[in-house]
Amino acid sequence: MGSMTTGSMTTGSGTTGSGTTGSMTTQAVRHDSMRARNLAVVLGEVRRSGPVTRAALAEITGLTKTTVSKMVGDLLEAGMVAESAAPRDGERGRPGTAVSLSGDRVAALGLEITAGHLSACVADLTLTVRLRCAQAVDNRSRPPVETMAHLQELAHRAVDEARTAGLSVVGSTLAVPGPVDGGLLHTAPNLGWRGVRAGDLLDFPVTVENEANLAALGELWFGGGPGDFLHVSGETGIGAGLVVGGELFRGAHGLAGELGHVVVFPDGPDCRCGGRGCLERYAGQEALLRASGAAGVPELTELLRAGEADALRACERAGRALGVALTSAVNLMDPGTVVLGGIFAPLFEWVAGPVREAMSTRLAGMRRSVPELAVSRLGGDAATLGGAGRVIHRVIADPAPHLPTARPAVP
Amino acid sequence: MGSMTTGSMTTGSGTTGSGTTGSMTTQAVRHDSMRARNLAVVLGEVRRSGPVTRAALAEITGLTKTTVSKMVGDLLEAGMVAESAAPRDGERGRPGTAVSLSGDRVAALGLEITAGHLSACVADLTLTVRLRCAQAVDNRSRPPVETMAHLQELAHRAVDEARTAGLSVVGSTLAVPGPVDGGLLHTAPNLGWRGVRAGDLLDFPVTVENEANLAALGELWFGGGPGDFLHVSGETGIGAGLVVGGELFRGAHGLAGELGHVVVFPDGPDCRCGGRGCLERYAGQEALLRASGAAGVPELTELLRAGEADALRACERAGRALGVALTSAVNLMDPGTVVLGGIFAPLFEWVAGPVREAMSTRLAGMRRSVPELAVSRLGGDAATLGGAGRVIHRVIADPAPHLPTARPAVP
DNA sequence: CTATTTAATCCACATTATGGACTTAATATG
DNA sequence: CATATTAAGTCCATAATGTGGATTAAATAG
Repeated sequence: MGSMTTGSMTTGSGTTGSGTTGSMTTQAVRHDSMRARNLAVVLGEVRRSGPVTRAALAEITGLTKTTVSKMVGDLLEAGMVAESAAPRDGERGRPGTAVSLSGDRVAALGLEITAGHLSACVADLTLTVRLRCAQAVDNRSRPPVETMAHLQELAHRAVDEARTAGLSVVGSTLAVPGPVDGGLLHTAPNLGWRGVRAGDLLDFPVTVENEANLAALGELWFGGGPGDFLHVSGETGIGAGLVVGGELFRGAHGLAGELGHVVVFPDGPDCRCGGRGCLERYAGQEALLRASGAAGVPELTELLRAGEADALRACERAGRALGVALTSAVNLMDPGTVVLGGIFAPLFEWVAGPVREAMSTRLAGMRRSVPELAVSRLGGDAATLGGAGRVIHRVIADPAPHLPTARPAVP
Repeated sequence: MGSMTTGSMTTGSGTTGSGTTGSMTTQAVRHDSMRARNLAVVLGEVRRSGPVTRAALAEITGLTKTTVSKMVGDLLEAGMVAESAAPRDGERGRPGTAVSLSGDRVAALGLEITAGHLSACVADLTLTVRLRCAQAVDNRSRPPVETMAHLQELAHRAVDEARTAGLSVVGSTLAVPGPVDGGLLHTAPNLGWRGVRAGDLLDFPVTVENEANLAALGELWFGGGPGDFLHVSGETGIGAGLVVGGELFRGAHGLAGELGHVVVFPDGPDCRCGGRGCLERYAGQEALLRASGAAGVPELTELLRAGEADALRACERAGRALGVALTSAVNLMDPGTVVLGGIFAPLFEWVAGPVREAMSTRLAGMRRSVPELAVSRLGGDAATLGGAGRVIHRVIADPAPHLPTARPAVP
């Protein structure tokens, strides 16, 4: 049984809660942090510009060739970049050796718990998915400890397998179906969990984050879309993750994006949240299935394809409600694009019309352009991928601690 | 006639549009930027910790006393901090000389255009308002050029006066009643303006920004409230500015916070935005006055105090609608507090009840705590103050360019 | 008056980036 | 084929900045 002690992912509890972007005192800069920052600049540019020569990197970053060379040397040693043949066509002068991100060493683990599944994936530094596994289990019927133990086993297997491929898993993220603040899963109705510190139930460090938020990040990094969008990811509940300028917006307590309880009809039917007429009552999975008479989303799409009137009407109604809620969301958060994921991805064909209709009539007067409406290209893996991607992105944003020469964190 | 050439606020056009927080390539760090950053750290700590000795600064920031001393020396020379008697009570050892922010040199200009007023204010580095002036003018009846010429005159007078007080105005911000993206005022219904680059019509550099956003920042810096809140600032329209972790959230195009067009009743009355049942139709100034029969907000408050049934009903209705819209806003953006400003400040007493009622019944089920509801303590000056504060905050966040030894920006 | 304590400054040193010289490896040209 | 040209990458002396410990300064305690 492999312990997760590869790389800097040491055994131990420690839930790193992704807190608010508080106005923390900007830390003083010393020589080593200057170096760390420039390393990040170089590595970030390598990622952005594909295979680049050291000379080009110097040009782009404004650093000198000397500095860049030293950094690239360190990054090579750390296995984070690799040299490749320089792509050149008949230019004069000494050819440069290009460097690009290497997926051969650093990797990250993404985990997810949903009502019916446990899943894990491992992505390398190039954001290539190296491993994916999922198990169908009914997590509703068992206590958190049991589910987490099961997940831990799955995670260890994934890490072991990654290691046999030469990969070093440097961190992990767990996606859970509910609002998370400071590592605490406040409530997960689908699981029947309440106030669980899921991270503390694992024997390796993990960041716990809301599934909707991670799905949005997955869409950002693996969906190849734009850098500004609102990602709607509904299953039983309806969540949304907002990405602006490549950054996730979490709000004051990390609870932002509760699209499912945006008010659509103030006097509508009661909702489990205590309110009335929330979006979830019109476009949530339960509402959709009940109105259409289908047992699950796959059956619903079948009915839709067959032209079943009830199913079509249900989607039409859900789409209209979603359009109204999204109108409010766009007015408040101003996303560049709206991406429909979760159960709305397979239903896109049938809900997109009413959503677009509602949004364009209601928004056109106030803004130059109504946000585009797009489908998520990622399946149910969006959140798992986002979780792994989050770790990778942190490494790229601050590679220094992962260098072979890194100080052993002695305070 | 004084030209605005004090400090680094040189004559010239150049509208610095406050663009998106794009994923710009993080710039490389050199020795000088390391120094600049540490200067900011020291100055920021001086602001945060009131009068502090150099020794204490070293302790807090983690820099050495040597470094701190050098920095403080430079900041003293620049007139950004001042020495004061060390507050001590019977401790042993050599007493330190405390330094604190000095309001004697650096200042900023805040400007605002509303339908009925032009106003300006000057704040110093300690965020003390040194000057305030406003003129009642009907800006609806004249073209942008004329209004801007008038504003420019007002601004020059303010800067001159500041200079006679020994202040050097280092920047300015203009608040306008409409969405701004990249310096372009897209539309200002209250002024009858459309697609105006207001900054280009002034002979000094200015940043143009939405009134609601600046009002929120004014509340943040001058209202003494928390660092996470949604500030509602309605007049004719209803806008909102979200501050999270001391930072303004602007969305992808800077259009976030259009609370006025959040949908309250999807099938409600038509709105000028093209939609139906927008909040503005229930809680906008026009709707309130029409429903209550008052001619203006002052008269409305009188009627309310007198217990007029129509007026009370109008506020009740507006409050309920506002509560519904804010419920959606809280679900989506997760602010820590909701602050009511604009016309809702004088009406707070009458709208707060229904707003709280709606929010608490609708939100309690999903979150541990419902955001607090508070009144803005700032009057109509919030936006002007926020504008000046914005400039001051930039100076404190990066004081290096304002040092006497600053490089003359030769690229 | 002396010891103690803390603040602020001074000075030698470590770290990091710079800039120009140098080396290397390719193409162009005669 | 030999040589010039061009560009990539490395080397080395230098500059900028922060560090850490020693030193000086200014107060209280006994």
